[in-house]
Amino acid sequence: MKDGPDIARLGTLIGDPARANIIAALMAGRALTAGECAAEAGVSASTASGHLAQLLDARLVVVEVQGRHRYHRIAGPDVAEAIEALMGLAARVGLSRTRPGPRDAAMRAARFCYDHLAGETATLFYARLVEGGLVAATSEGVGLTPAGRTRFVAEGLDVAALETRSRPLCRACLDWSERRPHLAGALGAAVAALALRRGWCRRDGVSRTVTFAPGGAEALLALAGDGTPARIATRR
Amino acid sequence: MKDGPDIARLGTLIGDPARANIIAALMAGRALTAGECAAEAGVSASTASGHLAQLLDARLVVVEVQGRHRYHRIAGPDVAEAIEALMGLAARVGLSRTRPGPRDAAMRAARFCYDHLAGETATLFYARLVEGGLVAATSEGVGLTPAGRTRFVAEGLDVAALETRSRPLCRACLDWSERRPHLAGALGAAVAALALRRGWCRRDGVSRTVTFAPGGAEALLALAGDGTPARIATRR
DNA sequence: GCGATGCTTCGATCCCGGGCGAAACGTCGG
DNA sequence: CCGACGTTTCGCCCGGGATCGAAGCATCGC
Repeated sequence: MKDGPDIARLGTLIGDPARANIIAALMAGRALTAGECAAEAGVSASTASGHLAQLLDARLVVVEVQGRHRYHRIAGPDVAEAIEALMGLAARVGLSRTRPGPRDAAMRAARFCYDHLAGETATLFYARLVEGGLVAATSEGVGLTPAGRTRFVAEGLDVAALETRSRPLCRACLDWSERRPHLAGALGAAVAALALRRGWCRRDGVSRTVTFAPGGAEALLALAGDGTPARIATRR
Repeated sequence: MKDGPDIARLGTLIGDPARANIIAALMAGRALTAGECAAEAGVSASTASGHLAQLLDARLVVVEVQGRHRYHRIAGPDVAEAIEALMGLAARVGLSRTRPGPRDAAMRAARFCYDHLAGETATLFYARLVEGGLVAATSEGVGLTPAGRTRFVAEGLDVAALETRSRPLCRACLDWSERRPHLAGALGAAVAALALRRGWCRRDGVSRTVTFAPGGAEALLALAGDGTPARIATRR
C-alpha cells in the first residue's frame, strides 16, 4: 500500500474534466497560451491559469514565456506516451466522449501524437518499416538497422544529429485507435516534420487531426521502402 | 476539446488515494477480496466496497464470486499496461510516495507486473531474447522467431496453446524502473509461471516484490539462450 | 435452523477542490 | 507615462464525492 510511485497524484491531475481537456488540446503538440487553453477547456481564464499552474507544478507541462504571452506545452515525449496509453485504455474500456462522429473518424485515420504521426496510415508505415528490415528490435527496444539508416539519410534526414539527443531515436508507440504500433521517438518526429514539409499532409487548426493530400499517404508509405521510388535493397 | 476518449473518467478513478492503493495492490496480479483491499488501502470495508463497485463499473476490474468471497482482480493485460505506464511517468516526473527504502529497492530489482516479471533481471532477460534472435520485431509489434519457438517448446511451454488466446503472444512492456522493455503478453506470463514453478524465484506475500533464489536469475537468463544449457543455433 | 462471517446498501456528515468575478501584476504599444 | 491586453492571485460560493457506522443480504459451518 505504501510502495511504488505516486499514481494518485497523476490521476487527480488528469481526472478533472477541465484539465483533461487542456491536456488533450496540448497533445496536438502545439504550445498554447493560457487563454487558448481556457477556450479549449470551456472555462474562464482564471481557472485555466490555476489548472496550468498545477500541471506545471507536477512537471507534466512546461512553459515558455514570450513577452506577455505564456506558451504551454507537454513537458516531453514520456508524458505524451503515458497520456496516449491512457487514451488507449479509455477507448477500449470506457467509451468516447462523443458518439463516433465525422471528426472522430478523421482523427482515427490520422492525427498528431505529440510530435509524430499516429492513426491508420502511421501504423501501416511502421509495419512496412519492420517488414522491409529498416527497423528491428534491439535490446533497448527498437532501433534503426544499417539499411534503414542509409534509407533515411538518402531522404535527407540527419540521422546522426537525431541520435545525439538524449531522446531515443526510435520508439514503438502503441496507437490507441489501431491497437498496433506506430513510429515515435526522434525519428518519428523527424518523419512527421518531413511529411508536413513535403506537403504530404496538413494539420487542421488547433486540432490533433491531420488530413493527407492526394497521394500523400502513398508517398509516406513509399518512404518505408516498399513503394516505387528509389527501391532499396532489403534483407530477408 | 470534445473529441477523443474520455480520459478524465479514468483519471478520477485513479486519482483517489484509496482507489489508487487498491489498484496498486491488485497490480501484483493476485485476486483480492474486498476486505483485503480495504486493509491494503487503509479504509473501512464499506468504502472499499464502494470503490470496487466503481472500478467494476468502469471495467478496470473484474470480480469472481466464490462462495461468500468476491475476488477482485485487474480486468486484463491492457489495463495493467496502462497503469504500469502511468507508474513509469509518476516515477520519472513526480516522486515516489516513500523515500527509496529497502522495500522499494527490492521492488525495483524484481517484481510482478500483473502476471509477468518486471525489474532489472526481467529487462536483462528480454535483452538476451532479442540479441539471441529468439524474439524480433514484427509489423504487429514483437513476435517469436522460429528459433525462439523451438527454444521455448523445448523447455516445455505449449506455445501453440498460448497462441490460441486472443491475447498477443509477445508484448514489449516498458519497465517503469529500468526504462527498458521487458517481456509481456501470453509468453511473458508463461515464463513467469515457469520461473515460479521451477523455484527460480518466489513471491513475497501480497506484495508485488519477487526474490530470486540463488542461481535463479542466472537460470532465467539461461532460458534466453545465452547461458550454458542446450545452446541453440541463433541467426545473425 | 442458527449464529458467524464477508460483503453491500443506506443515510448522514463533512471537507476538498473547482468555479467565477474582481482586482492586482506585468508587458506591450504608443 | 498611460491605456490595452494577457495573466495571475484572491476571496467566496458551492457541489460532488469520500468516509464511516449501522443495518440489510447473502453464504458457510455446524
